[in-house]
Amino acid sequence: MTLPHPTADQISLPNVLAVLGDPTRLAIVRYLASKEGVPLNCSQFLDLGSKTNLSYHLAKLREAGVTRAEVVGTSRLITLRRDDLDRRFPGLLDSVIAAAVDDTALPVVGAHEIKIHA
Amino acid sequence: MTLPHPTADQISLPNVLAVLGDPTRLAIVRYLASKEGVPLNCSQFLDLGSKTNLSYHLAKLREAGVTRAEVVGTSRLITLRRDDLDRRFPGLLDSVIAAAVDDTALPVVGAHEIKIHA
DNA sequence: CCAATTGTTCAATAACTTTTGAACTAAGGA
DNA sequence: TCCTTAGTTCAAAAGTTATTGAACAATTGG
Repeated sequence: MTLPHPTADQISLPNVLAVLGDPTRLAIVRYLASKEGVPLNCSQFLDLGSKTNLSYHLAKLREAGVTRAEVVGTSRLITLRRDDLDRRFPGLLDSVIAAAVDDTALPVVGAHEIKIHA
Repeated sequence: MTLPHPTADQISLPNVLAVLGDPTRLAIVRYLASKEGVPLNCSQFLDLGSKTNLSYHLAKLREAGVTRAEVVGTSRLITLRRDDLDRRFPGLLDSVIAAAVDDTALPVVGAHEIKIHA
């Protein structure tokens, strides 16, 4: 079982921008970028919305070619398609992520974590 | 008479991305970038849609902080807000424009121009 | 096998966006 | 002043996107 992904050359600029132009999805991408290398599953994003709603937003990101989802057991391991995005749109992902990191208006993944402070 | 523009710090990343995530508006931005320095008025974009429709798209771009419109007589002189965008989101506009330049699927301003070829 | 976990699909609804045409305003030139 | 040019506003229609809950499917652990 694999999920449908566009090929690198099917990734469309307006579509990528439109898909990133949503606070929930931008928060997902920002979190993926902050954990780059670590594949995350959908439940890690539950702070951002209901299970159903995340399924919807994660499908949008995948169908636009922003993320890759690998099926492993009952989980989907989600990663950024940095390689393909950098090839198609050099510098775009980095500048979006850098701007998103500074965006205090975006929802936060892990907002309920226990903070340990010195 | 002046038109409402957001201040630089009111420009929102998701909103800018959403507004750029439309082929007509991306074509407008691409054309503005290709003529940077030269202020253009709305009628120069009539290839991309009806007068009313352009008024709508140009208002979206202005309200998102992507463009600036200066009222001069009955015209609005439209320019990219490159200074503010570069300050708020370094590298973003350049990477979007570079990608848009390569995007053959976008509509073209001046598609009906007479081409002189050697 | 049974139950729990992980995530999808479906249909409904609500909310927004795009596009259109007709009517309008405001400035500039004859 | 009257006409033209440049662009806006408004309301309607069409289309799209986001959110929800209930039902479903597939895998894993006991």
